[in-house]
Amino acid sequence: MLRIEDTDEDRNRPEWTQGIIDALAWIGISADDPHFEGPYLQSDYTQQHIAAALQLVDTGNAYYCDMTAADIEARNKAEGSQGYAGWSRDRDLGPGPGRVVRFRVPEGTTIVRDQVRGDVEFDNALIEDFVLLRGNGSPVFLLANVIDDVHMGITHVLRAEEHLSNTPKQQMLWDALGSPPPVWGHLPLLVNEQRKKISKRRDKVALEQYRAEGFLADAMVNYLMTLGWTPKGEEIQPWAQIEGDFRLSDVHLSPAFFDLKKLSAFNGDYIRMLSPTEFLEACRPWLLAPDAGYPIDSFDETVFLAMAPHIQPRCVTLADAPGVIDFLFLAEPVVDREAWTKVFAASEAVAVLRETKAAYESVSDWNAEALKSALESIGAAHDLKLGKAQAPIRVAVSGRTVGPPLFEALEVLGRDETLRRLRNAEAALN
RNA sequence: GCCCCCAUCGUCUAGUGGCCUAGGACACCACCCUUUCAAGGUGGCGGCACGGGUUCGAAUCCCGUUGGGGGUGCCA
Repeated sequence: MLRIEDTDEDRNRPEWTQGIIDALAWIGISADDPHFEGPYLQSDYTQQHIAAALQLVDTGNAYYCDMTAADIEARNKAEGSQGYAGWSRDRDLGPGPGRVVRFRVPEGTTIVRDQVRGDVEFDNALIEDFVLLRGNGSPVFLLANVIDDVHMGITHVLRAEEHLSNTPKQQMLWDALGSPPPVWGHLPLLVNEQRKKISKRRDKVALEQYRAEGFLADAMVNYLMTLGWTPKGEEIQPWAQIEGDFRLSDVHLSPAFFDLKKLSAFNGDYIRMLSPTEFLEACRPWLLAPDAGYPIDSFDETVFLAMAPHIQPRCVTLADAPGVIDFLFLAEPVVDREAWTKVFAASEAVAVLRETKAAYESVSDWNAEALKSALESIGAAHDLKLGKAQAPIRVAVSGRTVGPPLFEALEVLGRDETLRRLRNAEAALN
């Protein structure tokens, strides 16, 4: 049973809950999965939590206490102590307004048997009688967490290391409730560049955000798996392989830094592995976005598909795709003035442009190979290598000095449009 | 303060006493390829936190120190 639990103060906001469901669906965990309990809303369970606390009072494992934070502070000051030393343990207080229910921490030691980190021993004397029910009667997270686990028959609790210190408290609760504790596994924390655990406030942690930026779910999942666990063999490997090889006991003990650069490298690899059709489908939201860089209705799937193998190696994220081929869908290329000036400052550039236009007007087969050899001979006549000779044409047609392979792009652009742009460029130069 | 966890290149890591002159990946640099930019190929840079033990032998075991992190709420 997988229970997604985030007890953030925003948890009862429906749109937030939906956000979690969407994000999980993205990485392959469906809300329809029988093992998925869905985002947990504490309010639905509160009565059970309170009942459990009361039961603990009945069995002598918990007691009422009327001391406020100020009372505790005053007493500590007077006695030179700190924390709460079980002062109300034997006062036999009953329920009353403002009274909390505290757990009676037993003597001895608590050993947490952790599948990742081994046995961790805690001295119960160092754990104070913690609150179960607040003065207003509401249950605290720790209690709610345990009670839900008990009721749901949870057998394995896998969570971040930040919870390890509170695990003895939870285990004592399981014991007091007469239920065998679950198998624990505390996973290493994910940290930011400051080596602090990543938090919603400071860091980018929402899966939805990475999806929105054009990361592939497979890349995300694969990368995440390499933090805290090492795949056998290559780092990049399919989920089925990872799933089969994964052992909880192989999980690392040290925190790992979430490196966007490495995620990007994974993403680029995954993008290159896509077939043209898969790539098109994955990119579609960005290709048809209002800010794609060209009028949406001029987008042409056939052109994109033909260019896909040349676009893929130039993308780190799916969001990069429109920018690579936008000039093919624009009525007029957006000219980078600096590039234009620089390229046409070269002595033979204008002549190459003029001659190429002429040659392209009469080229018999409009295909990349023919276009290339035509320009190659023109370049040779001017003692220019292809790398130099193609520059004026590229700038004239795409407006930029960089981009996908030129002749393949001209092939899909077509003779008429290519010549039109070459003529425009020529005119602009005069 | 007290408790708990952790410690190999900048980062993610391999490594469980000899195979380690410490291997890989990302990043970075160089070169190659090349129709620009990418991608790809080759090479380079770069690390066992420190101090004591144990041992014929230690990145690996033990102790300590230092450093980092987490917890310690009538937060979740």
